[in-house]
Amino acid sequence: MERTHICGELRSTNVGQHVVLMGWVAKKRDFGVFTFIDLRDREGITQVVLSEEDSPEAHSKAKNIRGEFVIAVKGTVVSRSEGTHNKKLATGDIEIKVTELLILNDAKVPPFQLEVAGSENLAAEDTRLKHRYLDLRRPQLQNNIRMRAKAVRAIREYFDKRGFIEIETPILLKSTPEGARDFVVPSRIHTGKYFALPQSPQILKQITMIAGFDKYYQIARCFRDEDLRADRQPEFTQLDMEMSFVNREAVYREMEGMFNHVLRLIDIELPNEWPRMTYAEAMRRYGSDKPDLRFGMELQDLSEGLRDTEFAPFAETLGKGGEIKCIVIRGKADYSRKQLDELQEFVKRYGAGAMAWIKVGEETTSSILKVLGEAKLTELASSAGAQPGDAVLIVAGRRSVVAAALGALRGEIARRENLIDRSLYKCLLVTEFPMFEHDEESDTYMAAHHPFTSPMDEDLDMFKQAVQHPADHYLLGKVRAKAYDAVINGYECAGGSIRIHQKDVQALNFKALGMSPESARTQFGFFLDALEYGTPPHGGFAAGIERTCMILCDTENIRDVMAFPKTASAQDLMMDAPGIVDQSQLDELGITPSHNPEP
RNA sequence: GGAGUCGUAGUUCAGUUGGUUAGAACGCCAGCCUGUCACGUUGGAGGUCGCGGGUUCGAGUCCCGUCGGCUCCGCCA
Repeated sequence: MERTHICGELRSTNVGQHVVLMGWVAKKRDFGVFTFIDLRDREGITQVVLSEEDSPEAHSKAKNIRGEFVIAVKGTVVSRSEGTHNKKLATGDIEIKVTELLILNDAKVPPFQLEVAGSENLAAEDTRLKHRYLDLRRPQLQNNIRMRAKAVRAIREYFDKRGFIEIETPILLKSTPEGARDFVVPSRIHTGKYFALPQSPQILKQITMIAGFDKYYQIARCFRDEDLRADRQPEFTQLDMEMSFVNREAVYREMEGMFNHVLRLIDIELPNEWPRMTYAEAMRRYGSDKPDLRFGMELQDLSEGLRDTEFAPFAETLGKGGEIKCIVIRGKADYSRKQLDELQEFVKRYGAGAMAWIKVGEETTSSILKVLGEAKLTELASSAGAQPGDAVLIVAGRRSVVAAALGALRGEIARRENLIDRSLYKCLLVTEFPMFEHDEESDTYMAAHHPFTSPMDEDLDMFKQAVQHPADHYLLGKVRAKAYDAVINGYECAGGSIRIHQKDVQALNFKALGMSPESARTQFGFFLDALEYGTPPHGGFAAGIERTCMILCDTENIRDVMAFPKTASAQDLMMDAPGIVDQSQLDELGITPSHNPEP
């Protein structure tokens, strides 16, 4: 028997045709003298009918069939009789009158039900991850994985058309000190030495520019041995691109062009030129470097209005150069004490000491009513744009803490109160990221993007000043980089920069990062050498394939767009990885574990 | 590394102030059923209440520890 059609493609126009379908039994409905089977394959479901009268042999075989059996049916496409059409199925106008049935394979009773009404009734995720091959049969995941394939194809299409060359870079590289924790691979031939898996092909893609390829791209697997999140896995895929002889504008055009092309897969037309916002503005207005612009609720600054306050926590904050900011929640003056306490607990996770609130109404109430008085509170609330019926949530503290707390709170409230219009797709280029991040504990500066990012021309003198004069070191915190992110719906979908192509600036940067020339040479010697042989100005970006697919598939979980994801504790429950290896493998690699896992 | 939350039948869940035989739905097994598509119907099987310890006359329920899933903080150039 040879398959002639796919389940899900047959329509009334096919009535009368003799067909062979193959697939999995999604559902069986047994009526004694006849049996209905919903036959499922990757394209959909077709109802097949086995009747004792018409085909006794096939009908009796069907008695032994259960869910997820793999079967083949031969039969005729017939129109369903009046009143038995099923509008829920694309194939609901027809059914297959079966003449011959073949059981291609039986199946154990699945450990969970594939077909359940409503996603909230799905089996626990660990059960589904253990039997990922069954979970993947669900139409939802089938669609996501296929959308991902389409997205990757669209990306290749885009860059091929634009003259970019796809270049594969090695998976076995050398460990470099900065950035995420490396996954490490022992070398057998060089016992005691190790490869590292790429966190991203950063240096190699820059070298393709030095090598003269001009325009490079790659769908690159990346590995970072860090803790997981709903949108983060230890291995993930990036679209990685780089181009020579360009400025930021040229890279922006490619980012916009690529995402605009990909979003057309779901019939979304983003603007040709994306709105832009500097990092500083994003942090000030939204408390985030990846603001979700599908809703408002911007942060409002109350610092000026409280400049002369005697309320100790506020006065102290302002005295230390901190900020007092708030968000206004429309129509939520009816928040209960319990709800407000919960929100306070929420902001404390981000380092906020407390959360003050004002409920604006005929009678304004507030957690700080006694200390500030109603008149002052009314004035503050109105300066923040609050109207009667609104709630004002206030956080005071260090600038970074206020931004993190209120930025997160803004998102949390939008989710809780359903303020996000899910039909909207809001894109944004965030520009002028800081060059360095200050580490309080060690009082050192670390690369905010990566150590090859170019400072902005306007800040170059300040950069030199800061590196060359220890007393001005703090100025590093003010240096802006030619670094940028592409943000869609609050997700950082891509990030990139114009790179340093002059060896003296690169040397300064290593110095700024506290790296001696010797250690820079040990770590990046090959790259510094390469920079000296005629490096063109260049820049590019990398886009997270999974995050982009999450937007395409309208899901908030990265596992929904990966065929074989790992759990939050970085395990593969299906193959039970990581696992132990044979002692002889360890011997060969010269590895003696300092401790062994529990059996 | 830290916090929150969940863990009871194959699955999703209920299980009262600690009380005697731990329930429901779906699934599964067996039968009946000529138009279902969440088929119906009759009957049946199915439990290490995650694991370990403690309190108690008595623990699914309370306490401590531990393991696992998920989410978040730290981390993720």
